[in-house]
Amino acid sequence: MPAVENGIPDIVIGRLPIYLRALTHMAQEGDKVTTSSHELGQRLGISSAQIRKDLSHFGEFGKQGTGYHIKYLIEQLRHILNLDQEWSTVIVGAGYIGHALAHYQGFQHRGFRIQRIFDNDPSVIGQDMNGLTVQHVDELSEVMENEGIQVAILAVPASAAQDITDLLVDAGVKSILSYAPINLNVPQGVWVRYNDPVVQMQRMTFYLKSEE
Amino acid sequence: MPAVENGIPDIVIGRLPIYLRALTHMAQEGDKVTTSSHELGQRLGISSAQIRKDLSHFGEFGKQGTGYHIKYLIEQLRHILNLDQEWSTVIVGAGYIGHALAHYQGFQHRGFRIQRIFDNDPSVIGQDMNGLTVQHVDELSEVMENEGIQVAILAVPASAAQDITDLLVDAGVKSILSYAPINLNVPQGVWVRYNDPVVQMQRMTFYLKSEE
DNA sequence: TAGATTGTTAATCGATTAACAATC
DNA sequence: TAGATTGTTAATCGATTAACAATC
Repeated sequence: MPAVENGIPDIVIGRLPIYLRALTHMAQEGDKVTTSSHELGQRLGISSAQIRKDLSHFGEFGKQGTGYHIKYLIEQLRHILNLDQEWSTVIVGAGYIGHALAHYQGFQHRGFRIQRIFDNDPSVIGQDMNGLTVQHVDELSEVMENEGIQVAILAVPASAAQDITDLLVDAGVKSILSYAPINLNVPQGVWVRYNDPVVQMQRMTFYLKSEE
Repeated sequence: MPAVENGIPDIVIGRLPIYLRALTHMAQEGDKVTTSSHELGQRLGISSAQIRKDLSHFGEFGKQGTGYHIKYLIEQLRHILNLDQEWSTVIVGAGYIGHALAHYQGFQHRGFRIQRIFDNDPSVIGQDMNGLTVQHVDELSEVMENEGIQVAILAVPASAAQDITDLLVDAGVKSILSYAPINLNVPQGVWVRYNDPVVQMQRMTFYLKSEE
């Protein structure tokens, strides 16, 4: 994953969504039309040089003396990240996490549309979740292939995660966000990222001192 | 956050929970007593040299020729990460995400115990969530200080996130995992990490090609 | 114009890897 | 013993930062 595709470091790609998010907030605040690398960096705790360097991988988006036109830069970042389309996305697993994801408003306008949700528990199949009907995971492969869906969110127990991953990969999924606290094996060309809250929290406790 | 405390790079700290998780899985599989940096690296897609180097910041935990005793290394990592205690944790926000977190089993045995959950919506206050009663956010400061809680999970809308953060910081919280898609300002000595699924997904779409 | 800020280069800094002596 | 694997050093590689000419 430090892999360099297009010659652009993955760590740079990783910062672009952060820039995009902050710029979107700026645009919503609506109190200015342009910003500078310095201002953006201040918000994010990133040096202005790094922001300019990162952007320079993709072109020239600013004006000397003025900075960046916020809306224009948003547009450009969305284009770079392939977000000027909506990615149909499936959720696998309709437990508490799947349920929360199905109701999450944050996908809208950020490039993703939750299209389907699957589970294998007969007691939840057929249930409505925010307008989607929970489908049996047996239908997954067929649906995915028919609809050409490339993005999936995995919200199943760790014990099922690898099997479902294999299923997804077979069905043509190219990018998986996994909530299962386990490392997944996928072939080259398939991207996985992990969302394990405990890993994040454990990373912080190192710096804490017990006061008790 | 690239800050070097104790002289140990934060990026190294960030990998320790990943090692810990994989080792715990190995221990659960129970088919062997020791592992090697090579085997662990294979599982995680990390070089064996990096694993050995990372561990060497903290001491010598292996034996030449044999590798690492899995349970012993788990114990040591837990100690390094301050996980040989349970951190009392509060959840702020009892919406879909807070609800899912309250029911998440993954905190157990990994260093955290969800102790309280707060919201400001009268219609959810008093509700039971997996054994916890949702409390009004007005009680937050007093409870936190009385109980000396240092760890919080933020699951409120972006619009409320900074205000609640200020409240938490005032009440002595030192580490926050935020689900709000917004950058938070905190004073030095307070740690924040973010869990925005969309940011993770946007990072992957860069590598995708639309097939439609 | 003067001030501000970009994009870029070169220097610095830090992280990863390769290699190997030590040794179980 | 021979084979395996550690911990560590030095070399390599890559990322960040400082500085500044260009220019809006």
